[in-house]
Amino acid sequence: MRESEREIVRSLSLFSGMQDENLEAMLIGSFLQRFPATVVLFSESDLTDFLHVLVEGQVELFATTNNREGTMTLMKPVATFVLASALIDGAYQMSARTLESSQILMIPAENVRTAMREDRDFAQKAVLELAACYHGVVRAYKNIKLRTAVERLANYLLVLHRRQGELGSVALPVEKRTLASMLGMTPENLSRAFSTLKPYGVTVNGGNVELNDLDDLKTLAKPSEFIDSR
Amino acid sequence: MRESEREIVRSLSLFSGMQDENLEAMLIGSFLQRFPATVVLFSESDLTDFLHVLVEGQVELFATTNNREGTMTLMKPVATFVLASALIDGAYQMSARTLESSQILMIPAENVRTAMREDRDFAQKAVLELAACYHGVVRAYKNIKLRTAVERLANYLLVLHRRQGELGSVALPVEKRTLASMLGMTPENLSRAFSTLKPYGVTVNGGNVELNDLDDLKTLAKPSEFIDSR
DNA sequence: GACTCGCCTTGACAAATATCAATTGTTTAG
DNA sequence: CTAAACAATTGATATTTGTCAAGGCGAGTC
Repeated sequence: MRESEREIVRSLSLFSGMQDENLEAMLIGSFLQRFPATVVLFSESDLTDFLHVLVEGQVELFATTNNREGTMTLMKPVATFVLASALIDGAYQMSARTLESSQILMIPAENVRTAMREDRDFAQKAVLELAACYHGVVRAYKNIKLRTAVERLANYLLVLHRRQGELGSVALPVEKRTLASMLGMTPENLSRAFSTLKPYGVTVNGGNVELNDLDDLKTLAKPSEFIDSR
Repeated sequence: MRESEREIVRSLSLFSGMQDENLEAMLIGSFLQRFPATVVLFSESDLTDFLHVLVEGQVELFATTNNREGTMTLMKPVATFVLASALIDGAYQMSARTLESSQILMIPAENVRTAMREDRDFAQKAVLELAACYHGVVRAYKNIKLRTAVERLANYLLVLHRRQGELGSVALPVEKRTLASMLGMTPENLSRAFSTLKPYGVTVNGGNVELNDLDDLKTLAKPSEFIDSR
């Protein structure tokens, strides 16, 4: 493990307060690996061997039942994923695949559980991280339960717009079919949802979407502090 | 705070390993309160004052946007709720109401955060509890995202059947309209979903539901270990 | 017992969403 | 550069789900 990788780990609030020796112990047996695009990293039924840290690239967490598939969330660097599963010592509960070539740091789950027992500060941070993740899924759950497909798209665009610096247009970070899956609809329906938003100033051009009437779009979207992430 | 209440708290795995003095400190300012049915305990935008322990009765956690409402989960005694919010020190993120007359132990959130800092074992337990809650919402999210209304009902009945001891029939624990909201559909649709299940051996009689052909029902429901709770 | 009030059910209809098929556009491999 | 493979769009249609309105049923009250 190189110094640069250690720094990446340190930069995450989850690990920021750890004792040096505990961090070192946790990183024994960890390794940084590069995966090509479209590789399945693990399936929901697999036992959780590793806590994952996405260092570079993009990863999709998804779930499958009865040959239907749905995106749970999209990961952007730098972030950890499957912390809950690593701590509980059971199945992953979600599957993961790379969307593009990605670098992932894999930390043995056993080490993470030990660190949680040994390092007070890490346990604290894990609590906060998990609580935040929990609220994240709660938001996603509300989103799909209380909104129509068009509303979900409208709010997604508004969140993206804020995150990308309020430039009047947004760049979709993934292919439209992945976006559709994340928003809980079919690709065909996403196309139609975009058409529905045209009268609200939304112009699509490949992966670039112009938002020409934010107020109007907000009237339709009715964004909520308690669903849409800041 | 009476001895019996202290015992109830002790019986929860979340608090089971706490140092006596930390537990005592946490319970200072806590109180057990009885609420009648249909009382709203808090709204999603309220700041989290208390960690709640449902001691007796039944509580619904729900969310609202744009005058649509949806049940997030139903609580049965004895269980804690809004732990994540209490630890994060922000808004509740969900609203809560009693479904029947209920007894609730309210522990100041500030005390819980202090306990997490002071008590190693409690921090550990909080991690495990939060990880379990997280997976709980993930399951709910998969359920609504990957299944139709009829499938959700069928699987719900199967879970209930197992929980109630495999008696060949189940007793619905809540009114049908609440059940409908929890399953993410309208009451009218729930009625129709029950009708749809009739050919699969499902007979409804008020709050009592007979399951006369479990295998057939399972064929339709396609239960999944990673969605339906044990 | 008759009444009222909710809850539940049912039917008719409307809206939302999915599916299937065909077409266009875009990327990629040779 | 071209052909193949894949992504996105569009139209037609089917399924799922929601809405509105009416009626039935049951628990509690007078």
